[in-house]
Amino acid sequence: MERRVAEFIDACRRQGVKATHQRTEILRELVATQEHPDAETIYDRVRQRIPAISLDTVYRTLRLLEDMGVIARVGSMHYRTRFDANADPHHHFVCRECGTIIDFYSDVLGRFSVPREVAELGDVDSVYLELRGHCRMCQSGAKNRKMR
Amino acid sequence: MERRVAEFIDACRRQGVKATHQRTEILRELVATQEHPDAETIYDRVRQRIPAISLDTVYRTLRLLEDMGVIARVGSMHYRTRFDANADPHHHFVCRECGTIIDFYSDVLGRFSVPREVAELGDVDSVYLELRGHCRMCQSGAKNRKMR
DNA sequence: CTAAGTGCAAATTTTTTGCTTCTGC
DNA sequence: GCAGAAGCAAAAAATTTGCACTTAG
Repeated sequence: MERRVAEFIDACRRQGVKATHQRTEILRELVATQEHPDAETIYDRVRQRIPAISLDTVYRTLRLLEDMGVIARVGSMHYRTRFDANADPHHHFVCRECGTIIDFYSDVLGRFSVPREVAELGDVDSVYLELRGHCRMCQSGAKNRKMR
Repeated sequence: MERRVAEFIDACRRQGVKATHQRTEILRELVATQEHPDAETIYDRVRQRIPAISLDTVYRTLRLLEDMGVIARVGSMHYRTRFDANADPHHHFVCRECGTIIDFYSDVLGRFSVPREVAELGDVDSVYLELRGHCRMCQSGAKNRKMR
């Protein structure tokens, strides 16, 4: 735990970013739990120790920590909900740059056997797989509208 | 395309749901594209043919179609953004009922080789894998707060 | 004919931003 | 001391809801 905080303070120094009380406490809160909380939950908890902290500081800090690679955001890459006429099980390739989503089929699904450690957590009824990268269009420098 | 619409109308009949003009047009729009559009995009397109349609009808219809299993929502299962202190590559098990997210490691990542058809789409730099199901707690009927 | 669905406007929910004051380095 | 950060309030963005009117079956 304190190792993570120390590493963060170090990274701040290197990157010329301020390691404020708020930031270290937010990180502490996240490191302290296994729960994958949302911003509001972190806010509620940190507020017990820093009553004057504001929710937007929590949002800003989470984004900073994410950008620094200290924490991660759980979930898929798009903000707005997007829909697929294809309701059959399949996977997606998502371009980080233009947001294009492309369906693909693969036997990963069928071949995939749930690891024992996961089987102990619960019953798995479906698998969501998203490959992320850059599509050919974006690689070739084509300027397509960002579909985000 | 028309097969999909016919199937939908049929499903409506069976389920006692009205197959309205708005609904069939929204479905047509989604079936017609490979783009995985968001609600607003579908709204803009359908509006060209049904100028008086409202955005909330689009949202309601998309939810209906999803519930009927006619279309699918792309992305992970949670609405609010959730954060993970663990920034190393790993996977998640998500309980459909209580929303609990549990980290796990598996060699799926390392072993995973991008299918040729995907390699042609672009360069993949990361893999997001989410297993969905029901956790032990929820299976045993324990009432835990929905973390959503 | 009547329950279900639509449109409208307004509300909610989640996240972001502009600006002033404050503080780590 | 000063650039970067926090707090506040307000806005923005995405999605949902209440209600009166309309329409599919």
